[in-house]
Amino acid sequence: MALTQTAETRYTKPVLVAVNKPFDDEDGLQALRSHPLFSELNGKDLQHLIQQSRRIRLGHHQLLYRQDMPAHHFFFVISGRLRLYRLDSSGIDRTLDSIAPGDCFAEVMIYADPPRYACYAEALKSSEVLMIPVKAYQDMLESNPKYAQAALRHYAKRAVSRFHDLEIMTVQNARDRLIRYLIDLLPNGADEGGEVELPLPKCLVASRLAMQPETFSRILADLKANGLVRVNRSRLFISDPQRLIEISQ
Amino acid sequence: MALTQTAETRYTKPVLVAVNKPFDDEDGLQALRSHPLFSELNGKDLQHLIQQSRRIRLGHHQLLYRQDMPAHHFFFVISGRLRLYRLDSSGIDRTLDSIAPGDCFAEVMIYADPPRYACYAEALKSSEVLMIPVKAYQDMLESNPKYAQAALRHYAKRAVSRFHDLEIMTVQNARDRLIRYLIDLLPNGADEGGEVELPLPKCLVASRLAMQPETFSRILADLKANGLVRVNRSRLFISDPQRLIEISQ
DNA sequence: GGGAGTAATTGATCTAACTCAAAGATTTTC
DNA sequence: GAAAATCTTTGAGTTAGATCAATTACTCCC
Repeated sequence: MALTQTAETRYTKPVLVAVNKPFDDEDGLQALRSHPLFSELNGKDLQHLIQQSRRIRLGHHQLLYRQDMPAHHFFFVISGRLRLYRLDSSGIDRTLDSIAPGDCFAEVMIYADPPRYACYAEALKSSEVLMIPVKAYQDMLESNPKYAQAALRHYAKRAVSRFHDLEIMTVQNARDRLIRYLIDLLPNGADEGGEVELPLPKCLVASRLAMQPETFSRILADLKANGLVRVNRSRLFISDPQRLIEISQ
Repeated sequence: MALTQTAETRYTKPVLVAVNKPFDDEDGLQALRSHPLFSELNGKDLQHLIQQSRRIRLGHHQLLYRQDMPAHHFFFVISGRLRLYRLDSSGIDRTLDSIAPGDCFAEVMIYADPPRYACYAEALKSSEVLMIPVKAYQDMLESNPKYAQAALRHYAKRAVSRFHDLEIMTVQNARDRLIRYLIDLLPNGADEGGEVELPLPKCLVASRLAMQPETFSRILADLKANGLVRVNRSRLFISDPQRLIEISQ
């Protein structure tokens, strides 16, 4: 019960408060334009959508929305980092995803019925997001078949990636779950090894992988001791991914 | 390694062999028409799509496709039941989903790039599926914006439901995972209790929930002993879902 | 309907991972 | 930049769930 209270009372700031700063910096716009959900939009439509959207600034640990709240908006991350999580009846906080700049989230709610957020979303550090009205995007999709095609591709990809997440979680032992998670973080084709940055604090990666922080720490210490990873804060160097995969039987 | 061999050698029958029986029975057509991916199609387009599709009959335990095979088709279940699973490097077989008549599967591969099946699909009993060419469906989507809208709704829903599956798997203890799984199987709004049919043999439900069959059996026996469920083969009667949720802290 | 194969249950052990606790390290805040 | 808060690590003890083993119950064939 302790954690429920924490989560429900810690965030006394009102949620969903916009800053009155237009979204017009070239970097941000460029990032938005390169997202599959927006890349096909013509200049006019994109402009129109942005006008109907609001820019939100979030402080460290600030809540953006709550699970079960009506979902009238979806979001694009301009800067910072967020995480999605759920609270179960006993108040245990379960991390489901982390979201980086350039990503969208809650966009699947566009077609949910009734549209309610399936989880909590909070900023992991100070962040800025673009809050896009579901209705506005939906209307635009209907106006142009090409837009719908792009959205389809995006949604299909999202479904595949969730399927893959599920696959990791059907792995029974904690070490192998962690190893698969790390392998997935490695850039594509980095068979010769590479560096990985944990997208969440270690204790939240643990929660994402359905294990305790202590277990996470011990497994990582063990991998380190066996020369399989080198650890520097939240940066991990994986010299031989193939060997890592092999030991995860 | 044992299980890999089993899975790879057990199915000596060639995969993806069609029966030359047209898909024209009224029941089957009706089921297809009521699926969101096809309900918007006009008679002519639906007919055209069916003509390009093939009807496949699968025997008990017969493999439909293998993980990593090029995905040129997706499938609609006419009768029977199938399951999706993956094999990891040590040959452990991990069940990811079960599919009932009226459902589609591998439909997310329509937009995957490259299009490869993400898992194995096998019949759990003798089944019939409609094998639909990805290309044919894709072409049709492009021809009519209304179709794309329907597909979008479907894909978004699928993504939400995978997200929810993932949520169950972040629950750390086996009993609570099983309880949540059962609650999800209950028809919507059956707060007063109801009957649930396990969509998979118990040993495969166990695999889906990342636990051993023995653990599954013991947990169920325990719930039974506490009067929380009554078990009759693969049918479970849940008299008080609320109480079940409460004990799953 | 009887036999082969598979699935489910139950018991006995063993171990991976959880829990509790306490000390360091890191990060955030004022 | 010091204090507060949070995160991480490590140790010791406990337990949930895995593993091994053996019996019983189904299911699907011929």
